[in-house]
Amino acid sequence: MKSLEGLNVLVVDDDATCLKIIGKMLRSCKYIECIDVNEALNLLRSYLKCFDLVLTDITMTGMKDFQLLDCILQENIDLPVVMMSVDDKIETMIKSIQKGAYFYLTKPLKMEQIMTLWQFVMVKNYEKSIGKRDNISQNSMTPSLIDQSSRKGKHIMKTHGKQPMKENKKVLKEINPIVVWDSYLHGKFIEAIQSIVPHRAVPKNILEKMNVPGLTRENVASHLQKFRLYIKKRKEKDFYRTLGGDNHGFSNPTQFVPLKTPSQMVQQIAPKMQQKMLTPTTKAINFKTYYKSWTKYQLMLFNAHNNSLSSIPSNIHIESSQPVILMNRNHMNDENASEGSNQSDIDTLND
DNA sequence: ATCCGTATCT
DNA sequence: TAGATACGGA
Repeated sequence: MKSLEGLNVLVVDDDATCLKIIGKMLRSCKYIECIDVNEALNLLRSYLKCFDLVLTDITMTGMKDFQLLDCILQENIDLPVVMMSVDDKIETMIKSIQKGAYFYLTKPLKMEQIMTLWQFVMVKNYEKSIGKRDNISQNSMTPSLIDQSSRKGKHIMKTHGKQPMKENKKVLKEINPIVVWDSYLHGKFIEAIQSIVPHRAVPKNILEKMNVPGLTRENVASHLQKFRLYIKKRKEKDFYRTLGGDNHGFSNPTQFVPLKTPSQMVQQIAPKMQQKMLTPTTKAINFKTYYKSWTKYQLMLFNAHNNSLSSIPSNIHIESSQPVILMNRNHMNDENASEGSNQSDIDTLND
């Protein structure tokens, strides 16, 4: 994250004019404006991955001061929060920082202030990687140091490819930094994958395309593994086709903003689904398939109730003329599914 | 020797 | 959970 460009900022303010102004200032960002605290929270809960930073006013009509910040911290939403307010009292600023905000800006915001925002994303990412590393070394404090050396007699600590390094003392264990895949890095990752012919989308090639200084093939491989897992899960969950453009669930969340509450969606979807489940073509399919699809359906309802909209984004459209069971058979039959799975996963990216 | 995919670890 | 690491095998 070297500049403002590509930064995903959620701006929350109950003043529409303010939002507009800030939005203009943020024009080189992928920013989302938001007037309502609860809506902001829902966005964060469902699409945390889509944001790098939250910029919010302290006071919102009908809300307690700092309410959004409090909620974000309470729910462990791992994003840097920058507060803003017309209030320029030093106590208010201190209170913000003490509560856990990363910075405090007094309104009206100036462009140069906006231009500093990217730094807080870096700070957050740095903290994340440090935090993780600390946990690890804490857990493996004294005893496991011995454990590790006697662990398997194989490679003790192979150093990774590059890294010229001076090698002052041999005992100095080289600890590789944790890479945090923020939306910027993930964006480059996606971009790379899409620019490569699917069957060549392997760690080495992706790494090369990304061209990020310090990033290793192992980093990419690890992320790729998680990403494929994510795609697979989503494919199973979707089970219906999404009509909108494929955004991998990571890009601009505006196209996901719910038009209906989850319960409304369920009410809308459920009758259609029930109808499908009882339709003659459905009955013709063997019981095993029918049963599997029924359990999926139950699961879907459950998720819709419990996970807010995360399992059924509003842009997923159920085509009423489309036989639901038929669509599912492809990925429900485990028997013939185990062929070139990674290939087909990648393929879905280009849909 | 390189590197991919999967499993496992933290 | 996310990212790192281990390792078998192509």
